[in-house]
This record gives sequence, structure tokens and C-alpha cells, in this order.
Amino acid sequence: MTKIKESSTYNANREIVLQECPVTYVMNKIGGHWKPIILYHLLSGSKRYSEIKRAMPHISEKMLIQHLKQLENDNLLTREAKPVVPPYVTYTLTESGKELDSVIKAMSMWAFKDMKRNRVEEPVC
Amino acid sequence: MTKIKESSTYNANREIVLQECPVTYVMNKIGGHWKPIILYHLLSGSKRYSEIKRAMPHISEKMLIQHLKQLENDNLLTREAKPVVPPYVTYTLTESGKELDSVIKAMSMWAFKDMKRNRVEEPVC
DNA sequence: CAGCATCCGCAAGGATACTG
DNA sequence: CAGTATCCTTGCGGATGCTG
Repeated sequence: MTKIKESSTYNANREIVLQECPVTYVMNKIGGHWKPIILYHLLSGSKRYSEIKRAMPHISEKMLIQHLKQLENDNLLTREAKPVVPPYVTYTLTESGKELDSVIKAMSMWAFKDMKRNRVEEPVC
Repeated sequence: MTKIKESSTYNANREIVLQECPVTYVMNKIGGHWKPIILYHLLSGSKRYSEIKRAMPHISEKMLIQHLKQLENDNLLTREAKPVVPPYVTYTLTESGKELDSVIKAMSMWAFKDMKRNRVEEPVC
């Protein structure tokens, strides 16, 4: 998307109205196919890199690392590397990240209801 | 992503465990940057095409139409075209779509909290 | 084990012009 | 007004090989 700093529209009285949008804020942080799934797995507790990878067999290593970094930069999780051989790296949700459980849980509940309504199977991660 | 029908991992007892994931189900329906934002705008009631467009100045027409179609195919909204000139088309959430308000509201609430925590402005749609 | 570097194909998405 | 159609670019994301 072309980066636009400001954007405007008009209300019925032809006054300029900035369209503010909390959902856009969320999508900028956890948008994309994989991020909510990563968060979903970390909600049950800190996990090692290999554990997350095993839990998400469909994601490539490149994408997993990339998204973990972005989530770290956005302060949703922290990365802790123990200085041992072989490496031992764990990822843990921050307070911000943990609070996303309300979003993830709402997603899960809706999913179960909708899958039942449409009589479909739950997909693999 | 390469399409893989089945995928497996193992638990501590070396039993095969399928990783099922409700979040993946949700992301398959409302993943991508724009869909949750479209839903957000429709939660306040049915809207004409032009109203949605005006509310989302950053999305291109092509993307908007494309995502509206996909949401319609996924039974999250319905499209109703009045046979008049000029055309009058309204988009309305289905029952499934309306039930996503729990997800969208959880997103919004988290956004407000996180924006306050990080002292940032609310972005434009 | 937990990554990083590089190459590269392809599809998502932008820009533009046209229409019932 | 509410879209289609077409072209074209960008960058997502896969594949592969290497490393502290």
C-alpha cells in the first residue's frame, strides 16, 4: 500500500472527518496469516523456537523467524536466548501480548460456532 | 503456501497428533489486512458500496470489490442490488458476520488500551 | 538448535481506462 | 453509481545452502 500520512473524507455538512480506526491499529500489529496463530500457541505459555515450529508445520522457517522478530519489535513478545550449546531460545508473551488473549479467544469461539454451523472440519495450523 | 492436506507431529508418547487450530479457520475467512476493517464498518449497519469506500480511503476499488466478493462467498455478508439507475447496492452482514462483532470488539478494546500504553495516535483506516 | 543469506517465481495489489 | 478489464510492478514467501 502506498504510504499516506493523512487522509480525509467529508460528513453530511462537508466538514473534513478523519477516519480513525482501532481495527487498523490491530491489523498493523497482528495482521497477516501467521501472527495470530503464533500468538495462539504462545498463550499457553512460553515456548522454545522448535516447539513453535513443530506446532506450525505449514509455516516456513523464514516466515516464522520474520514474524517472531516483528512481534518482538511490536512489543508483543520477548526473546530470551540462553548462552549454551546447543542454543536454547524461548519466546514469551509480554503483557500486551497476553492481553490479546481476549481477541484470540473471541476468534476461537467464533470458529467453533461457525464450523459447527457449516459442518466443516477444523483445519490444521 | 504449498497446500498440504494432512500434517502431523508427535506428543511425548510418540503418538501422532494432528494440530487443529481454530485461529487458522478464522484467518482463512477474515485474514488479510482489509477484511476485518470492512466488517468493522458494516457492524454499525448495512452500507452502500460508496459509503464503505468513503470510510476506507486507503483501499483501492479493486481490493474492496475483491474482498467484498470473498466475504460474500464465505457467507459473512450479503449483497443486494436494487435494479435502478443509478445503481444502488447495499452490503449487509449475515448472522455469521454479525457474530464476529465479539472478535472486532475485542480487537478495538485491545487497540485502545495498547495505544494508550504506547502513547500513539489512532491510525486512519 | 536456532537461526541468516541469497536467489527467484509468482501472485497480490496498484494504476488506468472503460461500461451497464 | 458500482463496478470490469487490462497491464504492470512490487514484494511475499518458498527453496536452498551455510553458521555460531
